[in-house]
Amino acid sequence: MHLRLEPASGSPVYQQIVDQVKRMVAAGTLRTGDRLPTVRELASQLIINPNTVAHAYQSLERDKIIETRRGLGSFICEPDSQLSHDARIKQVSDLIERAVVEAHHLNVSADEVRKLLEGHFRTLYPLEDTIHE
Amino acid sequence: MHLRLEPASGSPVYQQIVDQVKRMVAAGTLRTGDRLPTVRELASQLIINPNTVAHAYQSLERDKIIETRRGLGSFICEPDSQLSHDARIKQVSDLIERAVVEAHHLNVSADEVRKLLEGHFRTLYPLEDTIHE
Amino acid sequence: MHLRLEPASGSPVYQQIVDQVKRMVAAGTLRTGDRLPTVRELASQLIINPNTVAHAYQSLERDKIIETRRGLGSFICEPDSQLSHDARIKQVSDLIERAVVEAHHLNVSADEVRKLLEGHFRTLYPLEDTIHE
Amino acid sequence: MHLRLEPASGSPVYQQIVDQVKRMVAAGTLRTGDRLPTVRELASQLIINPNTVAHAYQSLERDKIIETRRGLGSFICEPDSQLSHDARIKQVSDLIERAVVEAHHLNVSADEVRKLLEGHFRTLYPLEDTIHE
DNA sequence: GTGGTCTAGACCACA
DNA sequence: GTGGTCTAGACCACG
Repeated sequence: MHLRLEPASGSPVYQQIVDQVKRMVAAGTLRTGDRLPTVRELASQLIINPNTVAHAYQSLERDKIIETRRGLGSFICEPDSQLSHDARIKQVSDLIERAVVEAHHLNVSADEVRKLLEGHFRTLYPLEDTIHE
Repeated sequence: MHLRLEPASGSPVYQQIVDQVKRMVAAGTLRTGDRLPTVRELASQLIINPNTVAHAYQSLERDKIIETRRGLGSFICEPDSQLSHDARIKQVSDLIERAVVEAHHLNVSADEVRKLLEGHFRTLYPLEDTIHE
Repeated sequence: MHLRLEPASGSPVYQQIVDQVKRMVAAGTLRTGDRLPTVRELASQLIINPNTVAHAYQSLERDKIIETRRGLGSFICEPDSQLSHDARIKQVSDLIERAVVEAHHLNVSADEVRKLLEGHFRTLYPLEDTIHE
Repeated sequence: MHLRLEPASGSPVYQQIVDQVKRMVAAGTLRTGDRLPTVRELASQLIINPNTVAHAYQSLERDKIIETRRGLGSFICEPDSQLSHDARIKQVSDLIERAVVEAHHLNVSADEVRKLLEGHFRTLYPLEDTIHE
């Protein structure tokens, strides 16, 4: 597994790890049952404090993305969204709203936003036919 | 002007103020020239420290959402982003990406995301003919 | 890193810190990757409140002069202005205009101003052949 | 006399008045002996508080730009720079340095700065032959 | 009466 | 140990 940290990104290192793992799961690069590097492995690979990796893994475990088995390591687990449909929609909706509000203030047109959205869909689902309409 | 703080949200109070003001400006609830409550007014209304409100207002001023005139108060100003086109697109793109990844992870389909996007557009630009579809 | 405050200058302490750091970066005294003193270090060195230093550092971070990593400290970062070309030119132009008007008023000739300008260029870019003349 | 305030400029109103009067004196629009509008006239013209105009006039008087004669009004006075040559040069030099440092950070080239300088000279001395070699 | 600056000191998130 | 957030309260600049 290969992760890349961007120290300049402003977001905390542990969060970057969480996000990238989520993205890899979303993209299919990581699948159910895959084993993550150990805390120490990843820490030495990224040259960061093991506590930081541990923090990231705990966060992923709370979100039911991975499960940790003592003495074996951490593994991607079954997708299991315990949140209600409404709660999940709301979470995404809030993120979309934020993007739309920011686009408005930055004078980015609705069509440009749509293009960005489709672009990111294509990145996530490169094989699917996502042609819209 | 009415703001609501969610102490449980985890995001800093000053950020909540910033986000809500931005949303109101984008939605047209606040328009160019409108005066915000004074720092002290809003602070006593929300029962928070005036410095926290001041922090939020200064952040809004940096983003050219409001302009502040000593002795007079703070006012919504003309939209004018001095950022380059690329920088503006990137900022929106990052937010969209985050939403798309989260949507995938929460098992929210691309079409549902598109619907959410169009919904938020309609809220912001209710009169325009969005053509899309 | 050594900074000197001038209490009599009239300009806010945090602004003096910002200006001096910017000057050191421009002059090459501070380079990309260099670490600034911690907020608390600089505060105790200058005998001012840590919040004041934090204010200065946050201002420098907004201007992309430094980047700050929680738990690690603040570092000079790659120059990268996201402002549009016009906005950048205007900002410099305003400062030049102010200097020119003040020069006229203080009866400092155009040629003297040109010499001052070239002098400051030489300080910043001592190795380059400025061609000019 | 015609002044224009820019509420968005960030600089205090009284300072804008001071700067514009200085600029007009520098440009020759206002000459020794010319009478300024009364405090009340200018205040009602700019729709601002008379105290603000009075503050600006007091500042101009401190700098020996104008002199106020009870019952008669305020008049542009003889240029009389009491500051030493060095002090005057230093004042201009500081402003130029600030512009140069800012230009560096905004990635504005030395030649662009020179062009801006000559441009402002031309605005101030439109009739003189300021062609620089 | 506006907002701006600064101090003092508490508590939290992050590494 | 870093920096970030928030509170409390003083004093100043501005209108």
